[in-house]
Amino acid sequence: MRADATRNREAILRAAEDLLAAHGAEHVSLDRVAAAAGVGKGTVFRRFGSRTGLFQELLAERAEALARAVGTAGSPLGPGAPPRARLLAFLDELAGLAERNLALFAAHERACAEDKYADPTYVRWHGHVAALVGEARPGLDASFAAHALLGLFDADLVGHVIAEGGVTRLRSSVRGFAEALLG
Amino acid sequence: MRADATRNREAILRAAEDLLAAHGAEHVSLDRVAAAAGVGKGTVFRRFGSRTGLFQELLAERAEALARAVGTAGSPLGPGAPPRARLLAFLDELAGLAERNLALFAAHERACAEDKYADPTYVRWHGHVAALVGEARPGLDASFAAHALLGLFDADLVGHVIAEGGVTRLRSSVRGFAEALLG
DNA sequence: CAGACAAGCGGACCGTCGGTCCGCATATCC
DNA sequence: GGATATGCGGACCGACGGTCCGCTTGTCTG
Repeated sequence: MRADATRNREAILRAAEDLLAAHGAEHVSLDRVAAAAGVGKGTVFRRFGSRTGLFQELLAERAEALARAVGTAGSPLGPGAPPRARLLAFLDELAGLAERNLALFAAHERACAEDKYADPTYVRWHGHVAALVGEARPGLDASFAAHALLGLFDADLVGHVIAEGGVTRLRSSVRGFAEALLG
Repeated sequence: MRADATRNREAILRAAEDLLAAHGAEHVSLDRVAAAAGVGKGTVFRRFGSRTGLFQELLAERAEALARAVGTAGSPLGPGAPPRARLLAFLDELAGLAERNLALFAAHERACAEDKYADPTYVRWHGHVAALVGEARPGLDASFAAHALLGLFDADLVGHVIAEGGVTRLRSSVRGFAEALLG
């Protein structure tokens, strides 16, 4: 990749972030992103393929730290921890991530509406959660339960809960729900 | 309302149904609906206000029988039945409804993406489920849990589960999930 | 440093969509 | 049968995601 291409790529990602933060997820069109990045529209599409691709990449970037934490032993998130605690810790992290990136979650959701199960980040999360559910609560349809648990971070729901009680409420509601489910 | 207006209204609803059944939820634009109904586009908007309104109305129509069943005593769905059984029965009905109207659920979801909590049918379902959860499992955030349980009928998830194991799998996964949650 | 070539760029352009508007038609009522 | 409001249709609009192609510019070679 040419140096200017790398620079533009970064500029586009940062512009998308800024627009998401400034206006809602609804008002971030690719024309706007391109303009804000000081770049032609074609460049956005060449780099990211589509609106979907852009937001997938952005989410992947924001989810990277979590993915690393999940992979490294030592924390309650990492391998070695008991499945139930590991799952609860993961969901708690996800709650934080969703709160900090609410607009991005919303935009990502909209963009991936067709075939959300094709999103790499979602797939990774789902695999992780399903595996832990399978260990922590055998007998359940683990894949189904994992989709349901990830559904807790639907942007509308998160926004609604946060509007009423902030992240604290979200975290405790999620935890309460998961604990009830896991028995 | 004038007689022709009533007729057109019905024609539009039926045309929307047919198109949903024939092509996926994705390919049902209001132009198409209008054309299929043998009606001008303006008429669709005068009757239903917006795409959202049309699909809300269609869903309300399909959900009417369920609403009636919930309101009348005698069945496991109706008042008087023990909350836990009542909730499980309601979710089971919802699974059937979702399966029979998958395309409609998908279209409705898309159309109500902004502010899904404003949809009258969703609000009614949520109130019902939250009340039952509150009775059957005190201590949970009932409103949150109700949103989560209704999230089980996300069109993508339903479609995914049904593709693998039909309605049977959906029903049993939903039931298993709800039973685990309620303890 | 020069020249050649690929890689990248930008923005005009396209089809589609949800939604609006207004001049015309027609059901309804007296 | 005439008056009136209710309803109708479809041309029109702005915004959007996505494409395309002629021009530019970074990079690599000698």
